[in-house]
Amino acid sequence: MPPKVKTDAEKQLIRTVIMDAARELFIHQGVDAVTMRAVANKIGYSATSIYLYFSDKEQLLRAVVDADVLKLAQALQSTLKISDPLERFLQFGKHYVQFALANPNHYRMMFMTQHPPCDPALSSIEQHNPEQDAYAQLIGVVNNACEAGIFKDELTDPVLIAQTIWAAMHGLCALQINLAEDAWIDWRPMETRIEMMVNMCLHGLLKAAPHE
Amino acid sequence: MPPKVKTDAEKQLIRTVIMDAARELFIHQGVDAVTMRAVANKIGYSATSIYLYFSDKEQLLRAVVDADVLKLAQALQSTLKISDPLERFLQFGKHYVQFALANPNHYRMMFMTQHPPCDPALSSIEQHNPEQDAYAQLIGVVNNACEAGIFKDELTDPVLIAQTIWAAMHGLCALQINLAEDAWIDWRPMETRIEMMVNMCLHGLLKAAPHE
DNA sequence: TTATTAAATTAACGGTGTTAAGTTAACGAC
DNA sequence: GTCGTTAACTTAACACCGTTAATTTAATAA
Repeated sequence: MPPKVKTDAEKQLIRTVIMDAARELFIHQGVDAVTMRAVANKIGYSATSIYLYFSDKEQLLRAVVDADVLKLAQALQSTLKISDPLERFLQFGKHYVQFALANPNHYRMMFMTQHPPCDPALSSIEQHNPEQDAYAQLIGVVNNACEAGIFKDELTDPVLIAQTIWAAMHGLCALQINLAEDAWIDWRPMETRIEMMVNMCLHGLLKAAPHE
Repeated sequence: MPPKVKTDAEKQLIRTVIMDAARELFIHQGVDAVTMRAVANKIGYSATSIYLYFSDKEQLLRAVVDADVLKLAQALQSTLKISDPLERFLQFGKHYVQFALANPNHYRMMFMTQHPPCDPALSSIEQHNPEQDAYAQLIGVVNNACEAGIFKDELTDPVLIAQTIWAAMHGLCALQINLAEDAWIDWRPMETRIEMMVNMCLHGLLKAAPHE
C-alpha cells in the first residue's frame, strides 16, 4: 500500500490534510475531546502515522492555531484599505469581534487556552509581516490613527493604546465565548454589549466625542 | 483501618481536605495536569476513595471553583464599605484585578476555562447574596454609582455598564495570565496597562473627567 | 461473640498519547 | 528481471488516565 517516496510537496499536502481534519474536530468537539486516533480515523490513517508528520499532539495543535492566526490576519486584511484612519480603526475592531464570535473554537485555541509560550522563530507566521501577523496589523492601525491625531493628546504611546483596546475587545469576546450560557449572569444582548464597549473606548480615547 | 461511622461533620471535613489538596495541585500544575491519583496521594488516600466524596473530577473541580468564587467575593467585601460611590467603584475594580493577578490559576479556573454551564441551584454559593456572589456585588456597586449620578446621562442601564467594565477588566487580566510570557508581544508593564484601561473606562463612562 | 456495615483498598476496564517493532511496496543496482 | 534497501505505513504494546466493581478491614449493634 505505501506508494513510497513522497516529494516534499506531497508531504506538505498530507500535513495540511491532517491539520484540516484536526481543525474540523477541534472546532466541533474542543481540543481536549479530540484524540489522535479520531484525527487519524477521519483521514483513513492509523493514529501513529500522524507522528510521521507532527512530533506530538501539542505541535499539531500549534500548527492548526498558526494557520488560524493567519486566517484572522486575512479576515482583517480588507479593513486595512479603508482610507479614513478612524473608520479603519473601527472596522478593524468590528471584524476582530466578528471573527471571534463566528469562530469561537478557533478563538479559544488562539487566545484563551494555555500553551507553552510561543517562540516567534518556530512559528510559520512571519512576525511583523502585515499580511500574516494580526498583532502587527493592530499596531499599524493604531499607529495610523495616532498620527492622524484623533486620540487625546495625553495618549502618546500607540502600543499601549493598542494593547488596551485589544484587552477590552478580548474581554468582551472571551466572556461571551466562555460564559454566555451561564445561567448565573443575566447577559444583555451581545450586540448591545459590543456597542457599549465601542462607545466606551471611543469616549475614553478620542479627542472629540464620536459623531452622534 | 477504617474507623467506621463518620459524622456528617467529619465527612465535610474530609471533603475540604480533598478540595484543599486538589486546589494546591491545580494552582501549581494546572487542572488538566493533575490526576485523581495525585490528589489522593497528597492526602494519603487511594484514588478511588475520592469518589466516595465527589462523584467525579468535574464535580471536584466545581467545588474548588465555588469555594474560590466565594473567596473572591470576600476579597472584594472590604471595598463595599467605602462611602464615596466613585471611590468604591474604583477600589472594587482594583481589588478584582489584584485578585486575578495574585491568583492566576484560581482565576483561570473560574473564568477562563470551559465548564458545562453552571446551574445556580446546584452551587454552594447563594446567588444575589452580596457576601458570597461577586457578580451581585459588582451590580450593586455600579447601581450605587449610577444612582449617585456619576455616569454620563445616556448610560441608563447599570447592568450593561457592569458587564462592560467587567469585560474590560477581564480582558486585561486574561491576556496577562495567558499571554504575558509570549515573546510575540512587546507588552507594556502591567501597571501601565491597568492605569490606561482604568482611565479609558473612566473617560468613557463618567460625566466629568476624573480629577487630574 | 458474631453478623452487619461503613470506609477504605486493590483489581480491573476502556481509553489516551506515544514508542517500538513489524509489514509492504516502490525504487536503484546488478 | 531480481533482489536488497528503504520510505511509508500498520499493528502491538506501554504507561497512564478517569472511573467502576469486587474485596478487605474494623468498629459497631445484637
